[in-house]
Amino acid sequence: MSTGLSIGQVAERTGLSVHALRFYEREGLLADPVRREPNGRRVYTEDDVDWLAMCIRFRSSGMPLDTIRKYTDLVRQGPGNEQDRLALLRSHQDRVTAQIQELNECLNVITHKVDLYQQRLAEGTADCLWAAPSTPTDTSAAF
Amino acid sequence: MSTGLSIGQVAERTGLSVHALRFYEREGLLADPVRREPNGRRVYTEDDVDWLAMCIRFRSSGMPLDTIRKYTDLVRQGPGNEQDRLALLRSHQDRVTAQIQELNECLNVITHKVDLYQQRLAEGTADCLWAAPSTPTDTSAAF
DNA sequence: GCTTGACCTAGACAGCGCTCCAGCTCCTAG
DNA sequence: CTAGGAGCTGGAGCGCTGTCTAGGTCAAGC
Repeated sequence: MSTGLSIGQVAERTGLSVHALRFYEREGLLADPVRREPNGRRVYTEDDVDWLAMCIRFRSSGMPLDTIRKYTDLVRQGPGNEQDRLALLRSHQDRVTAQIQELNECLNVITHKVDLYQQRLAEGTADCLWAAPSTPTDTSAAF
Repeated sequence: MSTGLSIGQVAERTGLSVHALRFYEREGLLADPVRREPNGRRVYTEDDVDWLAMCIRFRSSGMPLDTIRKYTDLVRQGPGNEQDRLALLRSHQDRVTAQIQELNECLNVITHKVDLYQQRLAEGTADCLWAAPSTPTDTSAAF
């Protein structure tokens, strides 16, 4: 077990700002209350960092802080509510899966447009100066 | 060429609210200005709907309205700036790709946790009443 | 003793993307 | 004639997620 970490160190490790760290704590996103030095300064443990890393994962996959707090509450309550935790995780899992699919569809559209423009630029090699292409080969919806 | 569409019809087709449609217009996200009936009501074309569908794809893949507006401006300016459009699309493409990857990583983490909980619940079949597992097999960071 | 820098709190503010409201005009049906 | 419904405008408000400010404490170093 290493020495405790200051808020600055945790900010550096997690990539969160010190502001955000305090904010997260106020919002009840930390599994157990952060210890304090006698002078009131926060002392984080490695576990806190791990927990925060997980929160960041949740956040960056679109889980609202509110839901993270709910999960945190469940964990804080201790064993006995595994079903609830599982349900929460599963529903997030579904959302993320759906989101990935959605993004893939978007990516296809975008890639298609990118290809079109590349093609177009490749044809009109010199800065693309024609006025009106005789054959509007662009079958894609909109430009 | 079909008849024009009312804002309500477009809302229905695109899934955007009429509020959002007016908002998008104010924000300059439409390639060409929406025609109006003599009484001031908006008349949309199929092209508008197509364009909006594209905007929705952009949005739902995380492109800020501001960037969509920039792209719209480029298109509105007509031919000659294909490089710029391409650059914009490419950089968005990159972001989406990165986002998908990020989400996949998150999904892995979540799936791992889901599996853990499922396992745990499967073991302690009857409502999971043990107090302390002798072997803390949970090597994952945090609960 | 003084400065510097990290930290503390409570609370105001910001950016984004809508969403809704008030108060109005039209058109159509009954 | 009236009511209902769709549309119009300008502007206020909101939910989320921070970010920043103001005003202060504390410890170390010159």
